Amino acid sequence: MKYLVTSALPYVNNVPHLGNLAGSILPADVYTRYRRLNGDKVIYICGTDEHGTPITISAKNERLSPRLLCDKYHGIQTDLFERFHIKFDNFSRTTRKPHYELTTQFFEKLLANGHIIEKVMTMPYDQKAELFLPDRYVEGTCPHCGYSPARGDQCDGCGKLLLPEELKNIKSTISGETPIFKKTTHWFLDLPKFSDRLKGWLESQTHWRPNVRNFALSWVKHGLKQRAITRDLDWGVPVPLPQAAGKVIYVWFDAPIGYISSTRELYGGDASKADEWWKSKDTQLIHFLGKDNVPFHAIVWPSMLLGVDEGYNLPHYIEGYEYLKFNGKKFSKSLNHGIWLDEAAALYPADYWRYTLISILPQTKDADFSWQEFGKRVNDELNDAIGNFVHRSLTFIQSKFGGKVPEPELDDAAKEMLKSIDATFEEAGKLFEAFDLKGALNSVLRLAKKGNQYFNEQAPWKKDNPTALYVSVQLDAALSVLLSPFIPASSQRLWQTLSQKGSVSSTSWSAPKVAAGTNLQKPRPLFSKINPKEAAERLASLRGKRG
RNA sequence: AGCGGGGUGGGGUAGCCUGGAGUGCCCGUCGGGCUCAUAACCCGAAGAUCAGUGGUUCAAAUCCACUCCCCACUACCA
Repeated sequence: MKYLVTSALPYVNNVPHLGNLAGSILPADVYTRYRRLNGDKVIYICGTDEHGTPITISAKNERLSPRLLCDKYHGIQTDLFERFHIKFDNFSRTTRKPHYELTTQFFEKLLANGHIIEKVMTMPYDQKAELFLPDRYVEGTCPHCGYSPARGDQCDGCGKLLLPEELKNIKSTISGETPIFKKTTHWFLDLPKFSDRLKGWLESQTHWRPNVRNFALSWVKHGLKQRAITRDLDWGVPVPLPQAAGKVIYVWFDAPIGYISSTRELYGGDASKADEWWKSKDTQLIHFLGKDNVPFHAIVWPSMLLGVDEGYNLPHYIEGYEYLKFNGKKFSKSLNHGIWLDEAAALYPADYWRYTLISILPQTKDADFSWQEFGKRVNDELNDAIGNFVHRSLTFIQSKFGGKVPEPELDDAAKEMLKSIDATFEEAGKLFEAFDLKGALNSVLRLAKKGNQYFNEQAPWKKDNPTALYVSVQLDAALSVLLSPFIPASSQRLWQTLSQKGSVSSTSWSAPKVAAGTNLQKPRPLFSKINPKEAAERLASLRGKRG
């Protein structure tokens, strides 16, 4: 079995925040690293999502062309993900030519197969900004409850669904002008046609989490609607029809196609090589994404894949994470509420963030990031339980055994401990297979705790006990491998301290052996404690410096 | 309003699909131990009407119905 892993393409009009990292990119990276260690064939595909109205608006605000804005943030994001040790097999962009070509082909094929329908609709138009306005970009007074500002699609006051033309005192949120209503032609994906096939397919995906599967099923059961896949914009993939001048394909349509075009790019444009992942029956297609993206990946995207009828695999698994909040509230760029990746990278090592984000991963419900929580995870778990076990065993060998792994005489307690190592590889592996990354990390943490227990029981400082130290070194090495999907940089440091050759990431998912007689390197603490209070202050001063 | 998810000792989280003693894990609190280690580590204890009500069952955190509360989504933000 081969594994094609994707994470939702990050949108390129901003610096990503911790939630963006935790919500798909990091877990996909951790999962992929596990797969690789386990000896599986796997690739991790991603890229930046560079179309849509917000890009054009951000570009205006920053006085850049959309292309230059995308260049800028694609560069920033590429750099940031590297700093967090995210290892993509390919990180592409949806503005590259092959992506345009493939998106055009998808559109033409769906049209030829009768899945795309042309319709005339009326939309608000901002004359000053010269822009058709998506519903969310108009606001006014709710005709039902008088609440203001109500958005163009729904009133936040009474919760009623609205149409933009129902709003009183309607305004464009871009220019503040009153929009006029104009007719415009658009193309719709005929989703209702796929209802039966989607329903059957979704019902058979019993291995999915209920939040993903039930949510998608409820859409199908309530009746799918035809969905507009074009926009009146000049930024995007042009609609390949003579009567569609000035119209582009909707960013939500082209973004997932980016998974395929990015895979082709990995193979230098060789489509048949990419198809070995996309069309071969022994590949599992696995999407990591945030819950807001579930309908798109579970309904629209599979319909597109079915509709082109070219033998593409449907997703095997869709991991839809809930949201990460900061101090109990949503991340918000406009309120500057949250932590952005450039700030996080400047404050603490990537591994501290990676460890904490996985340990609070919102797998079944929203999770909250706070400095308190960060402190607990880094100090109590990463530093005290894991780091301290490694450090106490390694310094002991330095001071009492001259830095040389001693020859053991395996007694029952030692054998038991070695068995626990094997059991942890097995248990964590199973949890990875079930996409329970948080559980896998937890089982590794428990092994470190067992190590501390063992060390205390053996009390090698009381009597000569080379066996206990031999076993502890085996544990250290096991931890290095077990932790490497989560905290690759620290794992590698530990690996080298144990005088092991090469990269820990290219070993295998099984207990490594450090031979008796091996000369170990001088240990330095793997981690250090952080002070939650000071962390908040350091963030504030960082922001102060930048103005 | 509708749809989806969630409510489990003080905090967090797993268990629920496939019912079997309130079981596990991380933290906190209290008491004890250890002194190799970054004031780290280990042991023990206290602490819960499993949101509520009703039902099914020999048996319910788990299945069913209703109610309350939290989060998100609702198709033209991406």
